[in-house]
Amino acid sequence: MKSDGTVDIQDKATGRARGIDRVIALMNHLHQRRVPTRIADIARETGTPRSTMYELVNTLVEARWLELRDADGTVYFGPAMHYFGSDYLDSVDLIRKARVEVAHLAETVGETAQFCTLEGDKYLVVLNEPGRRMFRISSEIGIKVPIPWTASGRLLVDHMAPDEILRFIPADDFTLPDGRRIVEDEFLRDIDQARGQGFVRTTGLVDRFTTCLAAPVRDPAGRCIATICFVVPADTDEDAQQTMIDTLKASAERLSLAR
Amino acid sequence: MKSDGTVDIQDKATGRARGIDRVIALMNHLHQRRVPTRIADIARETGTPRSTMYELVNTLVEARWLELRDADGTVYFGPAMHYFGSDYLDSVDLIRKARVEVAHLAETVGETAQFCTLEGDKYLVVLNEPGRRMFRISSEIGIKVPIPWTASGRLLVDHMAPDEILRFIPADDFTLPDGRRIVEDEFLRDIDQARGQGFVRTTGLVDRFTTCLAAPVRDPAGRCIATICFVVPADTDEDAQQTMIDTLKASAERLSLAR
DNA sequence: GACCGACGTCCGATATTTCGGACAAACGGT
DNA sequence: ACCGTTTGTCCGAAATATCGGACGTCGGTC
Repeated sequence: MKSDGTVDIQDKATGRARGIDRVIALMNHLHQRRVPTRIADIARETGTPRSTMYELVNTLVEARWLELRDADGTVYFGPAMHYFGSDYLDSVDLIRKARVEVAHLAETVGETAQFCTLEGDKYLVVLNEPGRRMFRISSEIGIKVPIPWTASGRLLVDHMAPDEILRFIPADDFTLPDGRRIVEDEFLRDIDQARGQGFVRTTGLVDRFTTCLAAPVRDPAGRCIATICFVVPADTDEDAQQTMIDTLKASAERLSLAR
Repeated sequence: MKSDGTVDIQDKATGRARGIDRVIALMNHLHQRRVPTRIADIARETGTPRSTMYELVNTLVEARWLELRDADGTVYFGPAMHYFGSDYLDSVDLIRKARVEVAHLAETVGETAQFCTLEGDKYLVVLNEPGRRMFRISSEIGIKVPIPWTASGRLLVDHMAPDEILRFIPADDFTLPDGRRIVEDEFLRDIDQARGQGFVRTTGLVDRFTTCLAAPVRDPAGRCIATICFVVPADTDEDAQQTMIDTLKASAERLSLAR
């Protein structure tokens, strides 16, 4: 049905599909757009017949899976998704514990804190707590990002051999959004260094003026199964960064044991 | 199709239903059970044919809406629900701001903080931050509760006239889970007093040893559209409670203006 | 004021999905 | 080792949900 790697785009085939498949496409579309969208647009962009989409949206609005917004005819996710999502967070032990750590980090340090994992061959933000700064609102929860673009990515693959890593990560993923290319050898060296230091720092990767600090959460076998990290302005002074790194390592350590 | 009040149970009728309706019933069922459940059980309890349920669950697991747990054959919500739910939270202005307040309250005071609203004629916890105590893990996010059972409920209806309130709240909702009955006149007096004081305190309502402190978030017209509250042990000393009340009122005030 | 495009609803036909039941495998109690 | 129960898969039939297209509105543009 779908290649398991990335999110399925859609199926072409006959043109007729089950309602549930159309709904899945609809929700994925909203998640990728990340903005309330008009029904007709969703229909066009997901390849769903207009009449079908109207029908489905009505059903979902009744169930509060979706919400009509603004009276401008757009729809977006509704409260039911939040309820189901909270149930999920509560049901996964490591995530439940990570929430406490991330919230505490963001509150005490005042910078954006995140909890991240791998999904397939992509990096993924699972938890995001904005911290005290007003800008950088974009929480990219649930959005997949190439591994080499991130600090955490350098930790999350550190159990693999170098050639294994290069086979695992799609070649295109070494190209940054602005077109620059990450040299593979440097990437491997970063990983090696990180393993020794117990943390990673990257600056100006996805965003020129942003530094990421990340520490590994490891399972009993020592494999990095997640990371906690801070996202801070690149000009944050070195002493402050060192303190944050220590704080991160302590949190990561607690989560590693808690496992 | 459904009575809008509470969550729809299911439809009887012909026995044949759309996949999407079965999926909605499935998700609601999981949300109410709040525990990973075996597929056959879900099928029986939602009145869905077994073969249909297996088919749908497979589809949903592929989409990561659901997750197979433990290898014991149970399913529960998957990560996709968390992603969609986060998108919802980010998209609603008041909730986004409330998250900051609730997180801050829980972190600094160390007690469980919540953000609550009305949905239909029921009270609903929208945000829940557990605080530092270990017990009382149950976050009841998205679970509907009768208005008279809660402190916040006494604020959320304070824009109505007494007889209006009694018509609005179903008569059965005055009966507590342990069978005791809340006297309607006392309830109305609580509401009146709360309006004057700008907060509510209740003790031993749903739970004998728990006290709730709540403050109102009001829209520009002065109507209470939500509340923030603390859930604390009943034996918390009075000075500490007074401090919490002041803190709550300040947070609630900020949210009222932010609107 | 007439035209054009987008929105939302409605309807009938048919391609498809749901459903029931049958089956093999796994489980568990005696 | 036996047998009753539960799990998960598969299949063909038929009820029906999806789809395409037509229709009435609304709003903006020339």
